[in-house]
Amino acid sequence: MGRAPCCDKTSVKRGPWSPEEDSKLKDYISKHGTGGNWISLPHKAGLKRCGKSCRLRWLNYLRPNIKHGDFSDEEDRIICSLYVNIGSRWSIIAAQLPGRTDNDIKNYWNTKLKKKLMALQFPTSSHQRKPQFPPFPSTHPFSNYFTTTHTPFSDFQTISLPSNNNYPNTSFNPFYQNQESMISLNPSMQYNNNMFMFGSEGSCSSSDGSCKEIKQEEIGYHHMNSGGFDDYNNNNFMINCNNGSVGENINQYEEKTSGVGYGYNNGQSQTLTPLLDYGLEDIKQLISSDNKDFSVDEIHNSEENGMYYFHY
DNA sequence: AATACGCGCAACCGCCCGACT
DNA sequence: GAGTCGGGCGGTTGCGCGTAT
Repeated sequence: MGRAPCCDKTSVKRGPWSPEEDSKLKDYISKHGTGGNWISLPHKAGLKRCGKSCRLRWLNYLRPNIKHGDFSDEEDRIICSLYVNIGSRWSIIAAQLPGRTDNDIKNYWNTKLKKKLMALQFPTSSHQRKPQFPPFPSTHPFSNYFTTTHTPFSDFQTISLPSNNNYPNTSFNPFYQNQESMISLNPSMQYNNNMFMFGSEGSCSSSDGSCKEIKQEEIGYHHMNSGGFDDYNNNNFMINCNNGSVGENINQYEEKTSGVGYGYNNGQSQTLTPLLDYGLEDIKQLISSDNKDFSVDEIHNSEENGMYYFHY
Protein backbone atom coordinates (compact mmCIF):
# COMPACT_ATOMS: atom_id res chain seq x y z
CA MET A 1 0.00 0.00 0.00
CA GLY A 2 1.08 3.55 -0.62
CA ARG A 3 0.36 6.68 1.31
CA ALA A 4 -2.95 8.35 1.96
CA PRO A 5 -4.11 11.03 -0.50
CA CYS A 6 -2.75 14.46 0.28
CA CYS A 7 -6.14 16.13 0.57
CA ASP A 8 -9.75 16.01 -0.47
CA LYS A 9 -9.72 18.47 -3.31
CA THR A 10 -13.46 19.03 -3.10
CA SER A 11 -13.36 20.28 0.47
CA VAL A 12 -10.26 22.48 0.46
CA LYS A 13 -10.40 26.21 -0.10
CA ARG A 14 -8.83 27.55 -3.25
CA GLY A 15 -8.03 30.96 -4.66
CA PRO A 16 -6.37 33.96 -3.05
CA TRP A 17 -5.23 33.72 0.54
CA SER A 18 -6.85 35.95 3.15
CA PRO A 19 -4.77 37.82 5.73
CA GLU A 20 -6.24 35.52 8.40
CA GLU A 21 -5.04 32.43 6.56
CA ASP A 22 -1.62 33.97 6.06
CA SER A 23 -1.44 34.74 9.76
CA LYS A 24 -2.45 31.19 10.74
CA LEU A 25 0.14 29.64 8.47
CA LYS A 26 2.87 32.00 9.55
CA ASP A 27 2.12 31.51 13.23
CA TYR A 28 2.04 27.75 12.93
CA ILE A 29 5.31 27.48 11.03
CA SER A 30 7.08 29.94 13.30
CA LYS A 31 6.09 27.81 16.29
CA HIS A 32 6.34 24.30 14.90
CA GLY A 33 8.15 24.50 11.60
CA THR A 34 6.84 22.59 8.61
CA GLY A 35 7.50 19.29 10.31
CA GLY A 36 8.67 17.95 7.00
CA ASN A 37 5.11 17.18 6.02
CA TRP A 38 3.13 19.76 4.12
CA ILE A 39 0.15 17.50 3.63
CA SER A 40 -0.71 17.25 7.31
CA LEU A 41 0.26 20.84 8.06
CA PRO A 42 -2.97 22.62 7.04
CA HIS A 43 -5.07 20.44 9.35
CA LYS A 44 -2.73 21.04 12.26
CA ALA A 45 -2.64 24.77 11.52
CA GLY A 46 -6.42 24.96 11.27
CA LEU A 47 -6.44 25.78 7.59
CA LYS A 48 -8.84 24.43 4.99
CA ARG A 49 -6.14 24.40 2.35
CA CYS A 50 -4.26 21.79 0.37
CA GLY A 51 -0.76 21.13 1.68
CA LYS A 52 0.72 22.04 -1.63
CA SER A 53 -1.09 25.35 -1.56
CA CYS A 54 0.33 26.05 1.92
CA ARG A 55 3.80 25.15 0.77
CA LEU A 56 3.54 27.48 -2.21
CA ARG A 57 2.16 30.32 -0.14
CA TRP A 58 4.92 29.96 2.41
CA LEU A 59 7.78 29.63 -0.05
CA ASN A 60 6.65 32.35 -2.42
CA TYR A 61 5.19 34.89 -0.07
CA LEU A 62 5.29 34.36 3.67
CA ARG A 63 8.71 33.04 4.52
CA PRO A 64 11.20 35.54 5.93
CA ASN A 65 13.61 37.57 3.80
CA ILE A 66 11.51 37.36 0.68
CA LYS A 67 12.30 40.24 -1.63
CA HIS A 68 9.45 41.78 -3.57
CA GLY A 69 9.53 44.57 -6.06
CA ASP A 70 11.85 45.68 -8.79
CA PHE A 71 14.80 43.61 -9.88
CA SER A 72 18.16 45.31 -9.99
CA ASP A 73 20.31 45.50 -13.11
CA GLU A 74 22.64 42.99 -11.56
CA GLU A 75 19.79 40.59 -10.92
CA ASP A 76 18.74 41.08 -14.52
CA ARG A 77 22.19 40.13 -15.70
CA ILE A 78 22.34 37.06 -13.53
CA ILE A 79 18.97 35.84 -14.70
CA CYS A 80 19.85 36.40 -18.33
CA SER A 81 23.21 34.78 -18.15
CA LEU A 82 21.86 31.72 -16.38
CA TYR A 83 18.90 31.46 -18.72
CA VAL A 84 21.28 31.45 -21.65
CA ASN A 85 23.07 28.46 -20.22
CA ILE A 86 20.51 26.37 -18.42
CA GLY A 87 17.20 27.54 -19.75
CA SER A 88 14.13 27.77 -17.57
CA ARG A 89 15.56 26.09 -14.51
CA TRP A 90 13.98 28.71 -12.30
CA SER A 91 14.77 27.03 -9.01
CA ILE A 92 18.48 26.94 -9.84
CA ILE A 93 18.38 30.54 -11.00
CA ALA A 94 16.51 31.53 -7.84
CA ALA A 95 19.19 29.87 -5.73
CA GLN A 96 21.61 32.48 -7.03
CA LEU A 97 19.38 35.38 -6.08
CA PRO A 98 18.88 35.56 -2.32
CA GLY A 99 15.35 36.53 -1.40
CA ARG A 100 13.91 35.84 -4.81
CA THR A 101 11.63 32.92 -5.51
CA ASP A 102 11.53 30.78 -8.61
CA ASN A 103 7.96 31.92 -9.21
CA ASP A 104 8.97 35.56 -8.99
CA ILE A 105 11.82 35.11 -11.41
CA LYS A 106 9.67 33.11 -13.77
CA ASN A 107 7.01 35.82 -13.77
CA TYR A 108 9.59 38.53 -14.15
CA TRP A 109 11.21 36.77 -17.06
CA ASN A 110 7.96 36.04 -18.84
CA THR A 111 6.42 39.46 -18.39
CA LYS A 112 9.30 41.90 -18.47
CA LEU A 113 12.82 40.69 -18.96
CA LYS A 114 12.19 38.67 -22.10
CA LYS A 115 10.54 41.65 -23.75
CA LYS A 116 13.27 43.96 -22.57
CA LEU A 117 15.91 41.78 -24.15
CA MET A 118 13.98 41.29 -27.32
CA ALA A 119 13.61 45.04 -27.64
CA LEU A 120 17.36 45.40 -27.28
CA GLN A 121 18.09 42.65 -29.71
CA PHE A 122 15.62 43.66 -32.39
CA PRO A 123 15.65 47.43 -32.44
CA THR A 124 13.71 49.28 -35.09
CA SER A 125 16.80 50.33 -36.96
CA SER A 126 18.92 49.26 -39.89
CA HIS A 127 20.20 46.46 -37.67
CA GLN A 128 16.75 44.96 -37.36
CA ARG A 129 16.99 41.23 -37.24
CA LYS A 130 14.45 38.47 -37.38
CA PRO A 131 14.44 35.44 -35.11
CA GLN A 132 15.41 32.27 -36.88
CA PHE A 133 15.25 28.63 -35.86
CA PRO A 134 17.46 26.70 -35.79
CA PRO A 135 20.09 29.21 -34.75
CA PHE A 136 22.45 28.07 -37.47
CA PRO A 137 21.65 27.87 -41.14
CA SER A 138 22.09 24.34 -42.42
CA THR A 139 25.07 25.44 -44.47
CA HIS A 140 26.93 26.64 -41.40
CA PRO A 141 30.06 24.64 -40.60
CA PHE A 142 28.75 23.88 -37.12
CA SER A 143 25.20 23.13 -38.02
CA ASN A 144 25.75 19.44 -37.40
CA TYR A 145 26.88 20.18 -33.88
CA PHE A 146 23.85 22.03 -32.75
CA THR A 147 20.44 20.87 -31.78
CA THR A 148 17.57 22.74 -33.30
CA THR A 149 15.64 23.32 -30.11
CA HIS A 150 18.11 25.49 -28.28
CA THR A 151 17.06 29.04 -27.64
CA PRO A 152 19.11 31.08 -30.07
CA PHE A 153 21.60 33.52 -28.69
CA SER A 154 19.90 36.23 -30.60
CA ASP A 155 17.38 36.54 -27.79
CA PHE A 156 20.05 38.24 -25.77
CA GLN A 157 22.29 41.22 -25.84
CA THR A 158 25.67 41.81 -24.32
CA ILE A 159 25.61 40.70 -20.71
CA SER A 160 28.28 41.25 -18.14
CA LEU A 161 28.55 38.85 -15.24
CA PRO A 162 29.37 39.77 -11.67
CA SER A 163 32.34 38.28 -9.93
CA ASN A 164 31.82 35.25 -7.77
CA ASN A 165 32.51 37.31 -4.66
CA ASN A 166 28.85 38.20 -4.64
CA TYR A 167 27.81 34.60 -4.11
CA PRO A 168 30.24 33.13 -1.62
CA ASN A 169 27.78 30.85 0.14
CA THR A 170 25.84 29.27 -2.66
CA SER A 171 25.92 25.56 -3.30
CA PHE A 172 27.37 26.14 -6.71
CA ASN A 173 28.76 29.22 -8.23
CA PRO A 174 28.26 29.91 -11.88
CA PHE A 175 30.82 32.66 -11.92
CA TYR A 176 34.51 32.06 -12.16
CA GLN A 177 37.15 34.12 -10.50
CA ASN A 178 37.68 36.60 -13.24
CA GLN A 179 36.18 40.03 -12.73
CA GLU A 180 35.43 40.92 -16.29
CA SER A 181 33.72 37.84 -17.63
CA MET A 182 31.33 38.65 -20.38
CA ILE A 183 28.85 36.80 -22.43
CA SER A 184 29.23 38.57 -25.70
CA LEU A 185 26.25 38.27 -27.92
CA ASN A 186 26.29 41.57 -29.64
CA PRO A 187 25.80 41.38 -33.38
CA SER A 188 27.88 44.47 -33.91
CA MET A 189 31.05 42.92 -32.58
CA GLN A 190 34.34 43.26 -34.29
CA TYR A 191 34.52 40.03 -36.29
CA ASN A 192 31.49 40.14 -38.43
CA ASN A 193 32.73 39.49 -41.90
CA ASN A 194 32.05 35.84 -42.67
CA MET A 195 34.01 34.77 -39.66
CA PHE A 196 33.51 32.55 -36.70
CA MET A 197 35.69 31.44 -33.88
CA PHE A 198 35.72 29.14 -30.92
CA GLY A 199 38.06 28.04 -28.22
CA SER A 200 39.46 25.05 -26.43
CA GLU A 201 40.83 24.85 -22.92
CA GLY A 202 41.37 28.57 -22.62
CA SER A 203 38.31 29.25 -20.56
CA CYS A 204 39.06 26.83 -17.77
CA SER A 205 40.15 29.10 -14.98
CA SER A 206 38.98 27.39 -11.83
CA SER A 207 41.61 27.71 -9.15
CA ASP A 208 41.17 24.24 -7.74
CA GLY A 209 41.56 22.57 -11.09
CA SER A 210 38.21 20.87 -10.73
CA CYS A 211 37.12 21.83 -14.19
CA LYS A 212 39.63 19.40 -15.56
CA GLU A 213 37.06 16.79 -14.74
CA ILE A 214 34.80 18.16 -17.39
CA LYS A 215 34.99 16.33 -20.64
CA GLN A 216 36.44 18.31 -23.44
CA GLU A 217 33.39 17.93 -25.62
CA GLU A 218 31.32 19.43 -22.83
CA ILE A 219 33.60 22.41 -22.69
CA GLY A 220 33.13 22.77 -26.38
CA TYR A 221 29.41 22.48 -26.02
CA HIS A 222 29.28 25.11 -23.38
CA HIS A 223 31.50 27.43 -25.28
CA MET A 224 28.97 27.21 -28.02
CA ASN A 225 26.34 28.15 -25.51
CA SER A 226 28.27 30.71 -23.57
CA GLY A 227 28.74 33.36 -26.13
CA GLY A 228 28.79 34.36 -29.71
CA PHE A 229 26.38 35.80 -32.16
CA ASP A 230 24.80 34.93 -35.39
CA ASP A 231 24.16 37.51 -37.99
CA TYR A 232 21.03 36.40 -39.76
CA ASN A 233 21.19 39.12 -42.32
CA ASN A 234 24.61 38.12 -43.57
CA ASN A 235 24.84 34.45 -42.64
CA ASN A 236 27.74 35.09 -40.33
CA PHE A 237 28.42 33.42 -37.06
CA MET A 238 30.87 33.93 -34.26
CA ILE A 239 31.42 32.24 -30.94
CA ASN A 240 33.23 33.87 -28.11
CA CYS A 241 34.60 31.67 -25.36
CA ASN A 242 35.88 34.13 -22.80
CA ASN A 243 37.05 33.08 -19.37
CA GLY A 244 34.32 32.52 -16.87
CA SER A 245 31.97 30.46 -18.96
CA VAL A 246 28.84 29.98 -16.89
CA GLY A 247 28.03 26.65 -18.42
CA GLU A 248 31.16 24.97 -17.29
CA ASN A 249 30.52 25.59 -13.66
CA ILE A 250 26.98 24.45 -13.94
CA ASN A 251 28.40 21.30 -15.40
CA GLN A 252 30.71 21.06 -12.43
CA TYR A 253 27.75 21.36 -10.15
CA GLU A 254 25.96 18.55 -11.90
CA GLU A 255 28.99 16.33 -11.81
CA LYS A 256 29.59 16.96 -8.14
CA THR A 257 26.04 16.33 -7.09
CA SER A 258 25.08 13.49 -9.33
CA GLY A 259 28.33 12.11 -10.57
CA VAL A 260 27.14 12.47 -14.12
CA GLY A 261 27.98 15.15 -16.60
CA TYR A 262 25.04 16.81 -18.22
CA GLY A 263 24.48 19.53 -20.68
CA TYR A 264 21.37 21.57 -20.89
CA ASN A 265 19.34 22.12 -23.92
CA ASN A 266 16.46 24.47 -23.36
CA GLY A 267 16.29 23.39 -19.78
CA GLN A 268 16.40 19.67 -20.49
CA SER A 269 19.43 17.69 -19.55
CA GLN A 270 20.82 15.90 -22.52
CA THR A 271 23.77 14.05 -23.87
CA LEU A 272 26.28 16.54 -25.05
CA THR A 273 27.24 16.76 -28.66
CA PRO A 274 30.92 16.14 -29.23
CA LEU A 275 32.27 19.30 -30.68
CA LEU A 276 35.98 19.69 -30.57
CA ASP A 277 39.25 18.36 -29.41
CA TYR A 278 42.29 20.19 -28.22
CA GLY A 279 44.32 22.14 -30.66
CA LEU A 280 43.91 24.09 -33.82
CA GLU A 281 44.74 21.16 -36.08
CA ASP A 282 42.00 19.07 -34.55
CA ILE A 283 39.52 21.85 -34.99
CA LYS A 284 40.53 22.40 -38.59
CA GLN A 285 40.14 18.73 -39.27
CA LEU A 286 36.76 18.65 -37.64
CA ILE A 287 35.41 21.54 -39.64
CA SER A 288 36.88 20.42 -42.92
CA SER A 289 35.19 17.06 -42.61
CA ASP A 290 31.86 18.82 -42.88
CA ASN A 291 32.58 21.93 -44.78
CA LYS A 292 35.43 22.65 -47.15
CA ASP A 293 34.77 26.35 -47.43
CA PHE A 294 36.65 27.84 -44.56
CA SER A 295 39.99 29.38 -43.90
CA VAL A 296 41.94 30.01 -40.72
CA ASP A 297 42.46 33.57 -39.65
CA GLU A 298 46.11 33.35 -38.63
CA ILE A 299 46.22 36.99 -37.61
CA HIS A 300 43.64 36.72 -34.88
CA ASN A 301 44.26 33.21 -33.67
CA SER A 302 45.60 32.99 -30.19
CA GLU A 303 46.86 29.75 -28.71
CA GLU A 304 47.41 31.68 -25.52
CA ASN A 305 43.79 32.41 -24.77
CA GLY A 306 42.36 29.43 -26.56
CA MET A 307 40.59 31.39 -29.28
CA TYR A 308 40.54 30.30 -32.86
CA TYR A 309 39.09 32.35 -35.67
CA PHE A 310 37.85 31.21 -39.02
CA HIS A 311 36.31 32.65 -42.12
CA TYR A 312 33.74 30.67 -43.98
C1' DA B 1 -18.14 57.84 -17.31
C1' DA B 2 -18.17 53.45 -19.31
C1' DT B 3 -16.03 49.92 -21.64
C1' DA B 4 -12.18 47.43 -23.67
C1' DC B 5 -7.76 46.00 -23.45
C1' DG B 6 -3.23 44.71 -21.70
C1' DC B 7 -0.25 43.55 -18.08
C1' DG B 8 1.51 41.66 -13.73
C1' DC B 9 1.39 38.31 -10.51
C1' DA B 10 -0.53 34.89 -7.24
C1' DA B 11 -2.17 30.56 -7.46
C1' DC B 12 -3.22 26.34 -9.60
C1' DC B 13 -2.23 22.30 -12.63
C1' DG B 14 0.08 18.43 -13.95
C1' DC B 15 4.16 16.00 -14.37
C1' DC B 16 8.45 13.71 -12.63
C1' DC B 17 11.28 11.48 -9.36
C1' DG B 18 12.28 9.49 -5.22
C1' DA B 19 10.42 7.66 -0.94
C1' DC B 20 7.40 4.87 1.32
C1' DT B 21 4.52 0.74 2.20
C1' DG C 1 9.03 -5.33 -7.24
C1' DA C 2 4.83 -2.84 -7.70
C1' DG C 3 1.75 0.56 -6.44
C1' DT C 4 1.03 4.88 -4.43
C1' DC C 5 2.03 9.30 -2.66
C1' DG C 6 4.81 13.66 -1.29
C1' DG C 7 7.77 17.15 -2.60
C1' DG C 8 9.42 19.89 -6.00
C1' DC C 9 9.30 22.02 -10.26
C1' DG C 10 7.99 24.41 -14.71
C1' DG C 11 4.02 25.76 -17.34
C1' DT C 12 -0.33 27.93 -17.44
C1' DT C 13 -4.41 30.30 -15.89
C1' DG C 14 -7.28 33.85 -14.41
C1' DC C 15 -8.16 37.73 -11.41
C1' DG C 16 -7.45 42.47 -10.41
C1' DC C 17 -5.69 46.67 -11.58
C1' DG C 18 -4.13 50.44 -14.56
C1' DT C 19 -4.39 52.59 -18.96
C1' DA C 20 -6.38 53.60 -23.43
C1' DT C 21 -10.28 54.57 -26.21
